[in-house]
Amino acid sequence: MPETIRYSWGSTTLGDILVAISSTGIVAVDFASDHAAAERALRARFVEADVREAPSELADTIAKVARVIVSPGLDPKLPLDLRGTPYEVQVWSMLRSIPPGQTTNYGALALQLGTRDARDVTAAIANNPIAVLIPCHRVIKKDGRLSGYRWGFERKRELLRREQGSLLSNPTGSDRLL
DNA sequence: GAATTGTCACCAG
DNA sequence: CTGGTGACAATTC
Repeated sequence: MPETIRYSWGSTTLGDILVAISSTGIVAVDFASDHAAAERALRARFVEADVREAPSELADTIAKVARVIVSPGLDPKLPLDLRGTPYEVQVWSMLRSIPPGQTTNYGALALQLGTRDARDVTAAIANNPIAVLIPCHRVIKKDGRLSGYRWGFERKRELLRREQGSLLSNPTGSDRLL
């Protein structure tokens, strides 16, 4: 019996988001301007599953996700259904423990994981299917500059600006982000 | 600044 | 199993 994946759309100041859940929790949060393409990607990821749109059931979840994006910092404690290699799951869990407004770098995460290669971390983060709730935007390069971002530089910069701005942490006054 | 290499989980063949 | 690949980092021109 195929499992059921339900999804729906919401809009934020950073663009439209697609949220998809399984019976366990959230499996995907995606920024996308092209709804049709995003839905195709979702179905491609869960070919075995019954993927259907369910706006009313997801309204509450989407509202919470949108709130995290608009006012970063609060942890909505939404249930996540992490799907990936054990390594990826480990990385994602670590990301979720990063406090808002704080940034870390790939090397430090790698060290905690016991590997020495920062690229393992980047690979895992790049595979992160759940935008914002897994704060991959809080991971930047070791020299303090932004690294790439799956959902676009602009969004990453904006997310960081909101978090750091709301925490009033601008020690040097220099704009090190970019 | 740019080029070079370390290093390792993952994926395609 | 083998070879290629990285949202990186440290070193070396």
